[in-house]
Amino acid sequence: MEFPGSRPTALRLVPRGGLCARCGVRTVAACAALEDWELERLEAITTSTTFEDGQTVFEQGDDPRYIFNLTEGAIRLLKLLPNGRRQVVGFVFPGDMLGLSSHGAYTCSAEAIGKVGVCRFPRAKLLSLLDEFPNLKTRLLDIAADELSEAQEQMLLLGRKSPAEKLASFLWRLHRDGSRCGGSENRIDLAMSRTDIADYLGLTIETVSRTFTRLRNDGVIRLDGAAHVVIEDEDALEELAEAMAD
Amino acid sequence: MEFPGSRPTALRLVPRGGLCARCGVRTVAACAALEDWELERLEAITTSTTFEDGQTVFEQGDDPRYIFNLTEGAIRLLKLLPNGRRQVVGFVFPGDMLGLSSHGAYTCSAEAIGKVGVCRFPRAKLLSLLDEFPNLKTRLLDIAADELSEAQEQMLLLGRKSPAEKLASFLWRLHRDGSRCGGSENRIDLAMSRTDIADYLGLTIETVSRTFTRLRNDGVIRLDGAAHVVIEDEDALEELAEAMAD
DNA sequence: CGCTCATTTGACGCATGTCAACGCGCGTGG
DNA sequence: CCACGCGCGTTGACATGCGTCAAATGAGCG
Repeated sequence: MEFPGSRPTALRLVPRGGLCARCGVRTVAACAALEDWELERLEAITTSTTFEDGQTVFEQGDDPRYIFNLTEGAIRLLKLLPNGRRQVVGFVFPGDMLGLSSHGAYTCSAEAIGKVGVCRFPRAKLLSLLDEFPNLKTRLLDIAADELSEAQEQMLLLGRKSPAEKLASFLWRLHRDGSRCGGSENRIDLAMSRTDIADYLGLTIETVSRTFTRLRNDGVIRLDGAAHVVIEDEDALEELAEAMAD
Repeated sequence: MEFPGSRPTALRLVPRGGLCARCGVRTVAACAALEDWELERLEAITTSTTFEDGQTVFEQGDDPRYIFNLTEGAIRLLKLLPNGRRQVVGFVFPGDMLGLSSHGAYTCSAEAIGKVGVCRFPRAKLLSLLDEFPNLKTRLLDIAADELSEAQEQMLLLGRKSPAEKLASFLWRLHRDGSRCGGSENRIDLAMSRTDIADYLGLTIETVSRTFTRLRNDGVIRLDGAAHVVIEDEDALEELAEAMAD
């Protein structure tokens, strides 16, 4: 798969006619379910915005005024606990929706990882568009079901996997999702820090670091700087990660 | 809240006119979004079934032919790993939907806890009803968003909470959801075994047991047999459970 | 070229898992 | 009705893997 628009060289998302039609994530995002004329209606309520590294897109508990679609960069979704304890509940990549909340409040916070570009839809307006475009509502239901499935997979990871299995699963998923998450072929470009990975996998950064080293020593991966992973033994990585039920 | 129909004394769900209208979970389930005439259409594709303790309602990976609505009893949703490792990804109580899967396969298995009664809808037929009843589709979207929010909360629990906080959070949620999950006032009736609780919280049964004992010794709860918990110090339980972000 | 911060590595302790024995409630059968 | 046995839950002793604290290394950037 190729997502030309998700690279830095993509057309800038400026607010003018054709915005959506020329959007790089057009074919993967929720809007893929829309006809051209529907897209124009959506475009009318869309604002494109950017965020700098570390900036907050929205905060847990806030009134969910907007729903977003990530067009460029990466975002971490997280929840906080006292003691500075953090749990990253997901990473968002180009084409993914975020901000689909339930009861009048964002259920987690969203922070930019590096420079980020998003499409922003006023929640109320998007929801009323849903009544006009049943396809879009169906698409959102599909997306929600997918995210639920991923969430269950993550619960299995957090509750029952060893650190090595956790890290292998994480890398395997990034590899599987391919270039959208950075990297190509057997190369994975990690947008997030060791701290983010640790808080995603329910580990400490030290354990994450040691586990990277262990996978390297076992010949499963190679590290080309901390942010670039090359998969050396795809079968071994899959076995560690996918350890499926008997 | 009262759910008279969810008690064993409820009207039997036999396939005859009025089935849904007289259903005990009518007001909480997804069908709450439906008009009477819509309900009749739904009823036409509904089959009511029962399962005995431990029976499998559906298995992870199976073709998701049916979507279910639990009317009576409780169900555990789980995923398996080699070594007999298990992760319970959720408990289902009367009024909840299950089997809303994504890509052509159930994402987890569902097993009856005790005797269980369900409404069963052929997936394809229910999905086509969705196109006729936009309200129902919206309701399912809301349900999916709620479940996603709960899933994120559970990731926080699994990744970053101590055993005492995990158990307190679990009890607090059951308490909050009230009689639907068993129990009343400050009494919680646990439908599930220590093994199920352990596999839900990412702990061993020994740690769960010791943590129950510790909460009892600290005067937070009282145990009336293993399956009945009485909350003695509601504030203490909430503080342990809700430990919200600063 | 040197500073700063992220990452890695090392030493150590403790919380939780593991292994094992015990108790108790419940169902069954005499 | 009582005795027995089985399975679940509890408690105890011990081990170990991961977290904690601390220092070293190295990459990125001015």
